[in-house]
Amino acid sequence: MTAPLKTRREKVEDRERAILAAARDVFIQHGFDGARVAEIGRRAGIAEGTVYLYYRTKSDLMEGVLGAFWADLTDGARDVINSFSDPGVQLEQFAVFHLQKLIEHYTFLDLAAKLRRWRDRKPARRVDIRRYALLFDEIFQRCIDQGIARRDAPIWVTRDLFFGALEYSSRTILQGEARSQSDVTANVVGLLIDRDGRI
Amino acid sequence: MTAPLKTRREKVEDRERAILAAARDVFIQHGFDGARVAEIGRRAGIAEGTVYLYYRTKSDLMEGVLGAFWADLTDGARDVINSFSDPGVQLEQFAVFHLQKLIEHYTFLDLAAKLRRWRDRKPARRVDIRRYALLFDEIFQRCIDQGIARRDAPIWVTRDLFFGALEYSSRTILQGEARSQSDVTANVVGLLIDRDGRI
Amino acid sequence: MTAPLKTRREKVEDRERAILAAARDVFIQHGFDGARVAEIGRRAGIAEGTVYLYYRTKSDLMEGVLGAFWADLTDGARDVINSFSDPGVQLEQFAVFHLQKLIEHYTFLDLAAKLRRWRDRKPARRVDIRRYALLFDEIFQRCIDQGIARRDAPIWVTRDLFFGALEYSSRTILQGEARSQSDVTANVVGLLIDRDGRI
Amino acid sequence: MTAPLKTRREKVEDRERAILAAARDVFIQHGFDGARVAEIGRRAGIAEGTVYLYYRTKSDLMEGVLGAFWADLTDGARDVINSFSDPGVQLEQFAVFHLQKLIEHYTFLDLAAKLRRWRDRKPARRVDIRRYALLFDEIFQRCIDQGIARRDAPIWVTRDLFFGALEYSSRTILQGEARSQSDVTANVVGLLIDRDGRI
DNA sequence: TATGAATGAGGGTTCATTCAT
DNA sequence: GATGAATGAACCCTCATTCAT
Repeated sequence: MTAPLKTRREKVEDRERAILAAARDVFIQHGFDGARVAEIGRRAGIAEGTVYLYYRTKSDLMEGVLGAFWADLTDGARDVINSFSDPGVQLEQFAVFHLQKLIEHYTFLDLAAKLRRWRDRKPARRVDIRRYALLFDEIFQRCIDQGIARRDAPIWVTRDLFFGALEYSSRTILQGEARSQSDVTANVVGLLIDRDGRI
Repeated sequence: MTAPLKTRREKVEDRERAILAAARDVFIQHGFDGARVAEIGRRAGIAEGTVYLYYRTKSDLMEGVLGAFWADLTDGARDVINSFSDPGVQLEQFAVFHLQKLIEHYTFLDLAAKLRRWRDRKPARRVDIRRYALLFDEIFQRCIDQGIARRDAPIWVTRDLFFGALEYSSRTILQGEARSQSDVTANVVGLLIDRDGRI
Repeated sequence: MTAPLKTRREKVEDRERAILAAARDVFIQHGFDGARVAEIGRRAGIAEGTVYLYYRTKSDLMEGVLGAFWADLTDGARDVINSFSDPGVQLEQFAVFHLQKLIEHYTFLDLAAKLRRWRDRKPARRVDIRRYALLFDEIFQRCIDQGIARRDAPIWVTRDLFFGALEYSSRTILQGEARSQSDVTANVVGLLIDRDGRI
Repeated sequence: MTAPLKTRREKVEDRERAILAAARDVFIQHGFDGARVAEIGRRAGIAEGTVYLYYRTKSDLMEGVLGAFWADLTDGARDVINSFSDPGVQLEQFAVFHLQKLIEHYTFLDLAAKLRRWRDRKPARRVDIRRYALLFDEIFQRCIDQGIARRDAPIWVTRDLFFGALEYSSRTILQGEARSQSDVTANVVGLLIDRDGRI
């Protein structure tokens, strides 16, 4: 007797991942209301009814997708940040990462934001977003400690500027305006910190 | 025979306006998919079927609402801007106006943005938004001419920062974070221009 | 201009009757849970969705059917009773009528009884049934007044006997046991009143 | 090697009983359509799929429940009857037993009756019911033999009266009308036999 | 032109039954 | 045999759109 190639637990986890991936794709493509559970099942390679063994409702499924998305995003960002030690570089690379994800997943991020307002969501999900946003605060605090941060605005303004400008830029880029991503990040970061004296 | 109080044309225009107003309210309240044409008709004081005499489909109706919305917004902004002559003040007042409208109509603006991507929109509507965005460019150009604008970034970055930061801030404000609107506008505008030498 | 063959009101009433008739048939044939609204619509000659213009839910539709059924039954019984003046004959004819209806509509009557217990019905419907049952009391009271009624049991026992025996008999008849309806009614009525001294 | 505490056969029988008991409870509580096989399995302490090793379909399971129910009922009634020797008392105690069971299991008895008509039942089950009904005939025959039975109606009318009145009464009692069970049985039995001369 | 009753396609969800382990 | 995850058909209800009046 050889061990099975996949344990039962692994298969369940694979399937859950497949459902989440399929759901994310379909939600992105059609929005929440436009998404059909049947298509999610089909893309995940399972029967429609099986989806409901993993998530009680379409809304719960959306919750799951959001949770996984923010968790992945935070992990990815942390990896990027940890690859560098200089806070200024970290900020720039975080901007690059964030802009890239915004462009890749704009519809989805937007959709997520929408749901927070339309539906009667439990605010549980907010925690994921805040955890991600805190990455900025961590880096920027180190910039402040090293004296390279602009000091003429409270950190929350800086944070809003950072995320807001990147988000808005991602939208103009997606709308086809020729504009390089590196131009955007360089300029945005340039407004927030002054690395000249250092690097 | 006296002249009718309202010409036929006027009545039609009144009705069109009523439909657009009702539709905007309902779209804001329930989103595009959640909006029901019957409710729009009811709020406009007409029969459900009559809506279809003015707009071929629900989507067309949304188009109409968007067009009217951006036109109104542009008119309103222009009024505000024209009330002042100093470009720095104009910029600040424009920021105040924009943030206010974002907060008032966030759902709708968001919805509008969403539709541009989800549906098979003709890009006709883009023009409305661009016309609004150009208001910023006009003001900011005058700031540059008066030497009060920051020069270390191209205007498109400044524009993205301006709209992006305001939009992001409106979202955090709407999410209940205590933050005054005037704080936000002052800080955002302060990052873009330097009025100290002047005013 | 000639008057239309059917006024709008008449058409609506016709349609409502058609829906009720179709619904009753389908409920009888398949039970409440087994009944499909689509089939009800089809049998009524209308679209499935149209049913919902007349009744908010399948349950409401059942309510309507029950109400109409008991109303019809009461009217029919009263007609029969009014055709005779002698209370003894009235009782017998009422028994004949009731047994006949039980046999004709057994499934439905049973179904109706079922719903009263399973569902969280408002007891509003009870009123219809009681109104029908009171017909017995009226007649039997006249029998008592004329001295032909058995007096050794309170009227509620007599009523239970009357309806209970007829219902049980209808069931055995429906199950194919050879037994004439007139035998049943004669015997049941014979146990309750004594017409010998009179007729 | 000691003998197992339970033979395989015994375990199977235990399980079958558990399934039937669970199924009966669930059918009573929710009706046939409303009953869920999963819940039956859960209440029986076995997996959902295991139910299908014992009964091919949900309908078959209902058949089994009915068979067991009528068998139990007949056994219980016979026990009661055998506790007395006087036929009049036997009849009264049988009435008491039957009314009690009707009240206890009304929904289920009704459900059973319903199924006989709705579904495409084989009439196999009829035999159980008839066996139970024959208990009445046995007792009543002895009443006749002892000269205490009313003779003015054939036995099948008496039987219909007996069961019909009790059933109808059980329904009125269940509907909350104040009426004691002993009142009902005394009156019903009093109409069928005349024990005065004897007891 | 205006109406609103009628249409019917569409979709989330349930659950009896099957089947791989 | 026992399990319980997987299946997918079935159905109530909604609502954008049409059309007879």
